[in-house]
Amino acid sequence: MPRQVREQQLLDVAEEQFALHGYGGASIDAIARIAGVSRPIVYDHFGDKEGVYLACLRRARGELEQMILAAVAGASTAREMVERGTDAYFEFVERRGQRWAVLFGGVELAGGASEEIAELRFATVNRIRDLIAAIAPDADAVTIDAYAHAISGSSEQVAKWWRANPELTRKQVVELQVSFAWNGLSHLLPEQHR
Amino acid sequence: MPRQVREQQLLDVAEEQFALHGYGGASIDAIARIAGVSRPIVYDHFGDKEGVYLACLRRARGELEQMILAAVAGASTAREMVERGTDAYFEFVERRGQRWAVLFGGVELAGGASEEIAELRFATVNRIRDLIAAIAPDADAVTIDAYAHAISGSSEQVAKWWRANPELTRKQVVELQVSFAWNGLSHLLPEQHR
DNA sequence: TGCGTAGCCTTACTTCCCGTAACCTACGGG
DNA sequence: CCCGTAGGTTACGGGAAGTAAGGCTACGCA
Repeated sequence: MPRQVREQQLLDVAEEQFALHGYGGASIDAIARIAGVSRPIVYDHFGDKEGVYLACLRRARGELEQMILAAVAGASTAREMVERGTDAYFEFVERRGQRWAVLFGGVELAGGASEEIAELRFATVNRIRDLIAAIAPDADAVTIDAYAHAISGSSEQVAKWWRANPELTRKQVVELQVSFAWNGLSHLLPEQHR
Repeated sequence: MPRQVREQQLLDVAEEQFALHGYGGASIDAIARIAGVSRPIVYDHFGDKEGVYLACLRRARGELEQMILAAVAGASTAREMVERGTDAYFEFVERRGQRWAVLFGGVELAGGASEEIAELRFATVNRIRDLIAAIAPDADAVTIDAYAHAISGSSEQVAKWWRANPELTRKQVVELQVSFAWNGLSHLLPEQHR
């Protein structure tokens, strides 16, 4: 089998294995066996296990990037840009769920305890949801849920950004996050709370 | 050494090892050796490696939860609640960076390729930043950066939430995410774009 | 005071999987 | 006909997870 074809085939198999079993749980042996070859072939193509994973990530990243850029290109207003870009992102999530999961889905631990791990990580969301529900009694449950996740996710990512830019003070970072989250949230709130 | 003391000591060591080397890179042997015991002690306390990791997560989660709830308890307005809760979160990030990293920081791959992995995961942020910069030319770079991360993080988390609730349509999810992100973003924009 | 028992700990073993070395086979060109 | 290259295999070494069996110490209890 020609090298490039083999490579794509191996990436397909590897992507599925990473999505199913996580990084640690996926074995090079299984990837090779499913692809119908022996292990050294995989090492020959990608160097080592991290190389396999990186190759999956690069392919997924390229496809996502392309979809978003193509969608945004046709926009004429800022609002439309946000709408189209967001739609493209979620189209990728919908149509390439497995690929998205490898890119973002915390593929590290897919073992038996993965649901407890997810629960521990997302427990903040439940608190946020309770708080939103308390101050926005008229909003429907699904919206509150979505907003709670959005706020939690933005905090997490901003925290990662802060740790990569430690010269910023906590006060600065908190103000940025609060202003973003508050504005995002505000249209849910009844007048007297805005 | 009494069981409970040993347990906390092992968790301290394990937390550091997970933060430094990632889940796969941390070895039970190293954790045990640094703690001054042999491996079966660790297994006796936590069952298996996932058990060690889960115990770290539970402890970190408990502390974060407590800090946020304590901070929010004293708030009298919705706005103050958001401010205090956010500040408590980032205080945890600041003072317990290692603990936060184990909880949220993608502890899976801390090997040599970790910075490329991070870059591939966060590449969306750069696109978002460019788009924001194009429509909000007066905003300063740090703010744009923070908002780009916030939007990216919220999308990611909302996508995870969608995958856990697949009965929602893509249209619904996109509308929720757009409304949140747009409102969060809008006060950066010049009048003609709002 | 002597004995059993429970808690804390260790050595030694098995198994699994990553990564590598050495070798094999088919095939096209000089 | 020979040879080099591409695609592939078997076989090995090493490191780490998880387990089995047993040792040491201290303490309660007759």
